[in-house]
Amino acid sequence: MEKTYDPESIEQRWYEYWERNNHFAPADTDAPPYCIVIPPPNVTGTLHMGHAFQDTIMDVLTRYHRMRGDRTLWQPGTDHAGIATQMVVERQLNQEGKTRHDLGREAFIQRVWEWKAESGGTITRQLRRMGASVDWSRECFTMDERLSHAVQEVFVRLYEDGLIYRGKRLVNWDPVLRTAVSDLEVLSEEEQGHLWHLRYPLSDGSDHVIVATTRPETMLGDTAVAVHPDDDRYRHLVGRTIRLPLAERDIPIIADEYVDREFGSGCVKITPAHDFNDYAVGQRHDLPLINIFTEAAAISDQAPPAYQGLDRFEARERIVADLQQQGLVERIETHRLMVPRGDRTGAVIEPYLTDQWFVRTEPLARPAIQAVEDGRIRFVPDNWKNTYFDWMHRIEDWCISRQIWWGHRIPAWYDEAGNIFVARSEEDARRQAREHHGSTVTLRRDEDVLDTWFSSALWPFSTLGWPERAPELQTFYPTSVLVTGFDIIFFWVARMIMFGIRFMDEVPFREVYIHGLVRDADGQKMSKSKGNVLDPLDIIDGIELPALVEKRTAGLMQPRMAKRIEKATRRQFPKGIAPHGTDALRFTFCSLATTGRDVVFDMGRADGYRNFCNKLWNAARYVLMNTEGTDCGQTGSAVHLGLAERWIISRLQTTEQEVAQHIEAYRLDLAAQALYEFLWNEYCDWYLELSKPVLQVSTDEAALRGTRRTLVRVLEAILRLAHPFLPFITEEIWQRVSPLAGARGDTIMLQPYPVADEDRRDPGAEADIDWIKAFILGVRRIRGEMDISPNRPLPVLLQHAGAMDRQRLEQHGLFLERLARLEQITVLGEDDEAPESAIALVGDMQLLVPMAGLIDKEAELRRLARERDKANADLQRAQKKLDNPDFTSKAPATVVEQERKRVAAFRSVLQRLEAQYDRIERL
RNA sequence: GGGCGCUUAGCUCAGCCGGUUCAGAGCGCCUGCCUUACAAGCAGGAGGUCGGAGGUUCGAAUCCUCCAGCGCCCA
Repeated sequence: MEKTYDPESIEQRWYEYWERNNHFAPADTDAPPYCIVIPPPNVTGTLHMGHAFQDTIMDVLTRYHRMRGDRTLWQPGTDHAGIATQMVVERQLNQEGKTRHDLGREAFIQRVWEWKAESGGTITRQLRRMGASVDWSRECFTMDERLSHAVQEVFVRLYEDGLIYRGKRLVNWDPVLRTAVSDLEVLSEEEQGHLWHLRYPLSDGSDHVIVATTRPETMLGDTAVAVHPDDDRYRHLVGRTIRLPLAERDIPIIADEYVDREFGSGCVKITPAHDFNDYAVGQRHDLPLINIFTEAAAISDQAPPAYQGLDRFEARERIVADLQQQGLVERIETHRLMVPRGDRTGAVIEPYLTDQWFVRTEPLARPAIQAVEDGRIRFVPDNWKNTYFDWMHRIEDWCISRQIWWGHRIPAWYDEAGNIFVARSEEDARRQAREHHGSTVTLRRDEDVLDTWFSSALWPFSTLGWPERAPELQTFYPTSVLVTGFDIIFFWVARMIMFGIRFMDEVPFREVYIHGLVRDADGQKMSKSKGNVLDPLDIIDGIELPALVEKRTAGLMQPRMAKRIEKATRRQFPKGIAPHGTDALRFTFCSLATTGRDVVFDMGRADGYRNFCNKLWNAARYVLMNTEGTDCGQTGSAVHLGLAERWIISRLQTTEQEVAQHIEAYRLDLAAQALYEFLWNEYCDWYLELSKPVLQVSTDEAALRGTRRTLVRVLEAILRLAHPFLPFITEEIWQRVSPLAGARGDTIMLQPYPVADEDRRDPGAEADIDWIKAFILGVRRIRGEMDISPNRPLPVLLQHAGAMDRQRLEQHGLFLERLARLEQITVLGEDDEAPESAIALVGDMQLLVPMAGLIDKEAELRRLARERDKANADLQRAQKKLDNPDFTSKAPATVVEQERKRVAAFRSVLQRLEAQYDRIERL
C-alpha cells in the first residue's frame, strides 16, 4: 500500500467496477424491498452542494439497506426543468441574435433536445463521482416517451374526474418569460418604493378624493374607487362617480369592507384586472375588468392612445408627470412595500388576467392530510408535518399551465367555437369533436405546457412503470423514504402525496426525511450571484486559487460583484482548495446531517475527515504489514484471544449497535461520530498500540494468531460498518484485507452489514483495559506536564496497590511498560518509605514517579494544585447535594447511594493530593 | 400579523423525553516529540457561570413562562 492515502487513484476505478458488474441493481430475492426515488435534478444542470449532501444521505441509506440484505432500489432520473432549461437555451439563441420565435416551436424544441444531448450527461457523471449507487439501468427522464405518457394519462384522468378545469383568472404573470407561474414561484420581498397620493375629481367637478397607490400606472385600468362603508368622511360620496383622469372615464365610488380606513386617505382605487384584492372587490361589485397590459407588461390598446406601447415603468413616469402637470398629485412619499418577483427571472410579477388550467386541489388535499395525520406518512424530524399541514389546510387551486414550449404539452384541443376536447391522442380528440358536432371540424391543440412540478408529482410511480402494472411498481411502491429539503415540501412533497394517493390508492413513501440546506462558512445561502458557491467536485479533486476565482466570477449577472467576490474568495481560500476525495466529502456531509435546518459547510471539517480517511488507510497498512503472509487463524489453527483482543471485540459490538441504531433514526451525524471515535480513539489509539508488544515480544503462536486475527477481523468489520459512508476507501482496503479475515466476495458493497453480538461483549475486559488506560494516562500526564522526554524510560513505584491491582499488574505489565515507556515497576509495601515523587491516582492506588533529577518542584506543585482544586470542586458539589435533607429523602436510593460513593472517592483523592502537595512543598 | 426554529469552548456543531459521561467532538490555539501504520501524525495542555430573568423539582444545559438577539416560512 502507498504510504499516504490518495483518493484520486482509487475512487473512479471502483465505481466503474461496481457499475460494470451491475452491483447497484436490486437483488433478485424475496427479501423485504427498500426503495428511494431520487429527487430528479435538472437534466442539464450541474451538481451543487445541496445535491451532493442529499445524494450522500440517500446513498448511505441505500448502501446500508443493501448490505442488510434488503431488495434495494435507488431509482435515478432527471427532470426536464421546463422554465430553467428553456431560459438557458433562449439565452444561447439571444447570443446568436435570435429569439425562440425566429425558430418556431418545433425547431426550438429540437434545439433544447440538442442542448440536453450535449450537456445532459454532466450531472449524472457527477453523481457517479459522488459514489451514488443508483440503478442506472432504470434511469428515467421526465420527458421520456413513457413518462410523458404517464403525465398525459394523469392529466386526462383528472380532467375526466372533474379535478382539472380551465378558467380565466388572475394569475401570477412573469412578463419576461411571458408565462403564468404558480404562487410558489413568486418571491415577495420588501423593497423601497413610493406612495403616490393622487387627486381624483368627482365627475361633476364639485369635489375630489385622494387615493394612495404604489402603482400609479395601473390607474388607467381603474374601474372604481372604494371607501369603507362605515367611514363617515366618505359616506356621502358612495354612489357618485369619479372622472378618472387621463382615461377620462366615469367610475363609481363604492363601499367595501376590504378598505383599510387607516391606510392613506382611506380611499382606494380599484383596478380589478391588475390586483388580487381589487379583483375580489370587482367580483363583489360586478365591476368591469380593463386589462391595460400586454403579455410583456407594456401598456395595451385598452388604455388611452398616449400611453400605448410604453413599458410599465416608463408609463409610470409619464403618467405621474402628466398628473402633476394637471395638478392632480397631492404628494409623493417614500414607502416600503412588498414587491413580488419571479424566482427565475427576478422580474416584477404582474397579476394578469388569462386563461389557464388549474387542478382542483381541495379533494386531493383531504386524503393527503389524512395520510400524515394517521401516520401512514411520517416526517423526520417530526415538526415538519406542521409546515405541511399549514400549507395543506390553506391550499389553493394549482395553476398548472405554462406559456412556454419546453415541457409536456397539454393534451387539450379546441374547435373554432372554443369547445375543449381533452384526450389521450389527437385522433381521440377528433372523435370526441365529431361526436359533439355530428361532423368533422378543425381542431387546434392547446399551446401550453404543464408546470414541471406536475410531472414531478407522479415521479414515485411513473418511474416505477405506471400506468403499466409493472412488477417494480408492485414491489417498490410505496417507496421507503423520500429524502429532500424543507424548501420543497409544498412544491413537491405535498403534490406527490396527493397524486400518489389518487392514482395508486396508497401513499408514495412511508417516511419523509427532511434535511437542512447547505450554506457557506458564513451561514449564507450559496448562490451563483453571491459568488459563494462551492463545487463538490472541487472539494473532491481540489482547485487552485486562480481557477476558483475565475470560476466564481465568470458569467455573473452583475459583473460589478466580481471584485468583491474575488476578495472574499481569496480571503476564505488563500491556497485554493486541497483535494479531499469523495469519501472525505461524504463523511463531512454525514457528520453535518444533524436535525438543524442549516448546514454550515466548514472546510475545516472536510480537512479533518480527509485525515480520518488517512488514518483508516494507515491503520490498514499497519494491519497488512503484520498479517499478510502470516497465519491469522483463518485456516483453523489454535487461536488465543488476550485481554486487548477481548476488549476491542467487545467495544466493536457497542459500535456496531450504535451505528446501526443511528442510521435507522436518520442521525447520520451520530453514526459518523460513533464510527470516528471507535476507529480513531479505540482501534488506532489503543488496540493497535496494545497489539505491538504482543507482536514484538510474544512467542506464543496461538496468542500471535489471536492478535493477528483480531487485527484483521476487527478492521474488516470496521470497513463494512463504514462502507455506506466511505464506499471507496473501504472497498479498496477490503479487497486486500478480506481474504485474511476469511471473508469471501467480489465486493464489500454486497457483504452483510455488521450486527452486534451481545455474547461478545466483555465487561471484565473493558474494566481491565480501563485500568490499564488510567495507569498509562497517569504516567503520560506526569511526563507531559513535567516536560520529560517521551524517549526517557521512567521508573514507577506503586503505593496502596490492592489485590486486583497486583493481579492486573502481573498479567498486563507488558502493556504498561511498553505504552507508558517504563523502566521498571516497583510495588511498595504498606510500610515502605516512598521517595519524593510526582503522583498520579489509579483508583485507590497511587502511582509514583520519583523526582530525583527529573521533576521540577514548582511544576509539580502547580500540577497538583490544579488537580486538587478540581477534586475539591467536585467534592463540594457532591457534598452539597448530600447535605440537603430533601435530596436524601426524596431522591431515589440508588442516586443517593451513588452520590455517597462519589463523595467518598473525591474525598480520598483530595486527601492524597493535599498530602502530596504538602510533602512536595516541604522539600 | 400567524407559525416554526436557533442562541453550549475562538469557529462549526453534538448533548436537551430532567441526577457518572453538568459539561462533550472536530477544527483552531499552547507545550513537547520526525517513537519503523500515519507529521494529513503522536503525547500532554489551556479554554465555556450551556443568550438573559423567573418558575417547576430534592435536583435543569436538559421541562414551563417571559425577555433579548438572530433566522426561516406563511399572510
